[in-house]
Amino acid sequence: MPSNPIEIQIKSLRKKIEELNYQYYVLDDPSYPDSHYDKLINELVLLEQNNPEFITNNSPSQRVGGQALSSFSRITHLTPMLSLDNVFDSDSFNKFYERISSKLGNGHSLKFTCEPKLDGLAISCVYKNGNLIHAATRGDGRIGEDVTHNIKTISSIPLKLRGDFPDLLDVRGEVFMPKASFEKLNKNAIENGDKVFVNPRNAAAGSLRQLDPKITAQRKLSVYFYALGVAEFGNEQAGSNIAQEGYENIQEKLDHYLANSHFERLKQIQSWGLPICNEVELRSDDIACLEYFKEIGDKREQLPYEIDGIVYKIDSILEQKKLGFVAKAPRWAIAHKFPAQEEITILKDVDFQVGRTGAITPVARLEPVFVGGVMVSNATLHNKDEIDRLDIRVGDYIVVRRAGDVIPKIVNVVLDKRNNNTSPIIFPKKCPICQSDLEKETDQAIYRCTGGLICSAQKTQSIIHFVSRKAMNIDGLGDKLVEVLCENNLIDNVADIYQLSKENLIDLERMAEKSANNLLLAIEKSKQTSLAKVIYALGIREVGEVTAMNLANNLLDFKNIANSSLEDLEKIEDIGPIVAKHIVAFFKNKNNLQVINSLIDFGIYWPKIQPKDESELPLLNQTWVLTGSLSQLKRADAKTLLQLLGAKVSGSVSKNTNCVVAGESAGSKLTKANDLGIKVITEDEMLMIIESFKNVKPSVEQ
DNA sequence: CTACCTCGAGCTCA
DNA sequence: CTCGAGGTAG
Repeated sequence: MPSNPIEIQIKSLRKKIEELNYQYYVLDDPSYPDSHYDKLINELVLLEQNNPEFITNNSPSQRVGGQALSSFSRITHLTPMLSLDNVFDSDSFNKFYERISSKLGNGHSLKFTCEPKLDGLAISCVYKNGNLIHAATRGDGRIGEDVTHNIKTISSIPLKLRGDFPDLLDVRGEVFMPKASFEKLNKNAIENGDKVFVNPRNAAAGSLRQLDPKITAQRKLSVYFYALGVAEFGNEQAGSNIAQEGYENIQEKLDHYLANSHFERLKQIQSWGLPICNEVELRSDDIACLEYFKEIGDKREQLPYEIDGIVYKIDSILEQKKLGFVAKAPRWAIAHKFPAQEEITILKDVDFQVGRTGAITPVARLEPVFVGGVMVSNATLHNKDEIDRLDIRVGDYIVVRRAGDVIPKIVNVVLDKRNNNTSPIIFPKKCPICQSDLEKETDQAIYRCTGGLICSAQKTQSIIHFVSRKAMNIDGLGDKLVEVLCENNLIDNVADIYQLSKENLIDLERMAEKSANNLLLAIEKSKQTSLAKVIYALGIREVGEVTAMNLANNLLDFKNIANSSLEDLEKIEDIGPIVAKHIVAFFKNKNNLQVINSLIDFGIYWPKIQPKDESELPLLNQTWVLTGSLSQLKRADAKTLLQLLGAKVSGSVSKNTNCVVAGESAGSKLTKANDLGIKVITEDEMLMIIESFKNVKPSVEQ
């Protein structure tokens, strides 16, 4: 116990503040006015300022925002953050229900936890021994951004857990800005002439991406937690990571620490001091779920936060485990989205864009319209067939929908409103840029410009592709600059980039000494690259990142690729007759060969790829067996990865088996492996092994 | 497809 | 202050 009276006072203040937070945010019971809370916080901040030796990093005083960061760092999630499958109508939900109910096949109706789907951003918070250690955004699901400094300013996020919490906890939730905070924020912004946010979601996202947490602290964000990532009690895992044990064992542990019910687990999460949405309910079957959807839909406007649908999750954790995962989403949950928002606007014009491959894409220019939380002014019309299907004319009133929250779609024309001022969309007969003829392959919808590189649009686009991040990765050379360089005839093909001089650049707008130097440096840096990137950068039709990688790894050498016959190419994974034809044609083209030669003359180089020898196959002569359902990889992918390391992947366990990888609900193979005393590892462990060998692969740099 | 944040650098005007 | 580039999110 602390003996210093000031320390005692500080600790008691913290305790009082935490208690108030808990009452307010978790129990939803504001027993004291805000002013009381503010008074306590001010008192604490003052005391800590005068006695800095007692400051801790989970003191509630941290909520006003500490030091600004200089950059975001990355955090690997303890277990991946998955996404959810969507349905947009009850029919699709019914199909989902039938699918899983037949899969579980136990005859009784399935219980679901129903939760409003908050429109914010997903975060993961990690607590060790009850203290908030860090918080991260979703990122790509595996690695997210460290936003701990901003998360700490959210008053509803406990810095310390209470109750019977796990020693290690990774809890997932949604950060959002309540409607009221959003309105207040924008009202202030208007008064101060600051910029206003277009919707609460973007305001929340923008606030979390702030380097200076003091700004975040002023934006009243909130959070509801909805899932457990990892929970460890003592040394034993009781979270969702259990893999290598039979059901009985899992059940035993669950009984001990965590409920076998998602709904009950949410209550447990709540009992640890983490706020849960109070609209969450347990429903007994599919019909009750749809009733819930209706009920929440009816009071959607009245809710203090924005939601975009309902999430149904199978309540039984054991049933969840039986169902497992598809790709990046669980099979046992689904998001039922509210109908996509639609608005009527006017089609002002249609532009025809020419892409890198000559594809002509009609782009609708719309009278800007606010739909689904953003201003939409452009939408793709895809191709001629789509224009015909919609029977759309310039000047028409059209319905724009933003479904799945991303790409706007022109749904139909409001024919009733069509007037005499409309004019038909004339699909061009010639390329709008270079006037070359267009061609269309039978049974394909896309028209293409036949101009090739004499078409300035194709030329520019192919250069933009060449310099892009996944290709040659020339930093600082963006779309706009490429266009300017092309317009000024400073470059005509991708090789010309490498003979740009400072004198060339410096006359351009917004391009002075410093920028020119930086660009030349970046160009120089890009010369060192890899074979796969060069192949990708060339922009051969149908050859994307993956195919380029396959070509590089299989044929090992540029000359091999350039001289391959159709037959050679078709032997490679994922390359069929069409792709092979494109590759052969590309390397037959004199012009292309000339550009490639120039590139090499200008000093583009890449490390030779060594054919794999035995020393690079750490699992050579080993036999591995996969069993149970894997959650992160498809079975076939796991097999390929192991084979790449030299292992033989067999279907059954025998005394010759070296290692068994057991996924969720592994069965007899696992039992047999245990009987024979064969090494058994989890999916995560396998991934770690694969990852570790990746790193020791002999380096082929320089 | 849009919105947002951050950064470096150029431009502009005092 | 403004712009473009780069990155993130849904």
